[in-house]
Parts: sequence; structure tokens; C-alpha cells
Amino acid sequence: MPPNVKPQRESLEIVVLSVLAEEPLYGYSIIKRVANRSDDAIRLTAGVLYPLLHELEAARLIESTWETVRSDRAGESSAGRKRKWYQLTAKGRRRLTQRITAHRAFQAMIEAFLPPRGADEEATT
Amino acid sequence: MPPNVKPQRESLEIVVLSVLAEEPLYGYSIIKRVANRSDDAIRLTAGVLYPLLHELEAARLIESTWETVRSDRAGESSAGRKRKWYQLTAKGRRRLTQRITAHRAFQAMIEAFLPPRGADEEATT
DNA sequence: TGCCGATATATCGAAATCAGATATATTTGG
DNA sequence: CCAAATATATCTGATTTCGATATATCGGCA
Repeated sequence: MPPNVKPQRESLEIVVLSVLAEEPLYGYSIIKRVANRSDDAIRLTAGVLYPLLHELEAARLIESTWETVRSDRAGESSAGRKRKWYQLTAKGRRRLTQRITAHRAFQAMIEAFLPPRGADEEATT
Repeated sequence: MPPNVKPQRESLEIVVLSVLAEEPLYGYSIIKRVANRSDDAIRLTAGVLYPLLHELEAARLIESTWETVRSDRAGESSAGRKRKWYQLTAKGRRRLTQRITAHRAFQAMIEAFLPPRGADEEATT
């Protein structure tokens, strides 16, 4: 597996808002989706994701609804497993757009400091 | 002035190594250069930069030499102002290349999660 | 000439952040 | 029936980061 690159809060928020911009997801499914899509490079842990989701919800960037999944086998008597689905709010969508703009601007800025791409490669022209 | 985007360690190290890849600089001049080039978006503070420089030196990614600047006016008696010039080592140059590769790979990964560029613009075609 | 703002390096401690451990409960597959 | 996966949540120790503090010199201007 690839080296564990740690996504700090900023990137983290962008990634979470982005996946939620596509469709509603619940916590655990966010973890799995991000891991799969990033080829395991970005491994959200529960300890990082849940507090973030709670924060985003408090800021009204996302909204949640509980779902209770009852298994066939267990039947009536079972309490059922609980899932908390999150979806982006209009405010969240605006925030995402804004964060992306800022992110790209910042990355362009960083890139401007770097030696030009391919500065190390040998006469490929 | 633009919003204060804080460069965390990773980006920070890349930026510092990059400016040193161009030419030797001393601490204060690094702060000024980065501020100017980034249009004040990246403001290194002494409290962040100096410890980083010391770390980089300990890791032999950079080397330093002291310069004493004596003013005309003050003459012999003056102790002179001290500047610590830093230059990239061969090891530092390799590290930079490596960090850049990792940085770009990570950014590409993040970008892959984002809605495509210009997803919000209206029929400009 | 005396003072202030800029130049210059450096450390420290409070505050924020983060990864990993811990807790609890259900479901699925063997 | 048991272990691994699913699912949410918090807490704590370790690391990071920011801003304050310290010290000293230099340049310009009143």
C-alpha cells in the first residue's frame, strides 16, 4: 500500500463535502468510499471523521437523518443497526465551491514556488 | 490583503526548500521573499521558520554559514549584524524532488474527489 | 543626537489538532 | 456460535502551530 499521507483538516473537509456533493452517505460509507477511490492513500479514521461530521452539521453545511436497518434473520425483536445519513445543504454547497476556489488558488501559489515541472527530465523534446 | 491561508509543515518545507534551490538565502530574507512572491498570502513567522530551518539543517538538507554585516557608520567598534545564510545540500535537492512528486500526487488525488473544474459556470461554450 | 521602525535570530508556552485507543452494539459469514 | 465487518461515538496522549517574548543591530529622520 502507498505511504500514509495525512490529509489535514482543510483537505479533509473538501474531500468530505465533495463526496457528499455527489450523493448522501453515512459515516462508515464515507470512510470506505474515500479509501477505495484514493487507492487507500487517504484513510479516514472514525476518530477524525465523526467529530468533523458533527462540526459540519453544527455549521449547517450538512444535515443528517437516522435510518434503522433491521435484518431479516433477527426479525422484530432486533433493535436494528443505526445509520446516520448525511446530505449537503445549500449552504454546504456554497461553502464547497468557495473552499475549492481557495484550495486551488493556494495550490497554484505553492506551485509557483516550485521548480518548473520536468526540470529534472532529460531532453525529451 | 488576501485571506490568511496557513501553510502547514508539509507545504512549508517544500516552499522553503524551493526558494533555497534557486539561491542561498538567510532566514529573514526567506520570510520577505515568500511574502512578496505570494502577494502576502503566505506569511512565514519567525517562530515557525527558524525551528524549521534548524530541523532541516540537522537533517543535512541545508547548510549554514554566518555572515557579519558591519555598517560604515558604526565602524570598527560595532559588533555587526549577524546573518545566517542557508544553502541546499545535494541531499536537500534530492529530498525536494521527492517531496514535490509526493505533493503533486497527493494534490492530484484530492483533485480527483472534487467536482470537475467549471462545473458551476454557465454555457460558456 | 536620539528615537523608532525595520532588520535579524532565537526560544518558549498556550492552544489547537490529530492519530490511535477505547467503548458499545449489530450483522454477516463460516 | 464465534470472529470479522459494520456502525457510531468519545477521549486522551502526542504532536503541531501560533503568537509572545527576548535580544541586538542598523537606517532614516526630526
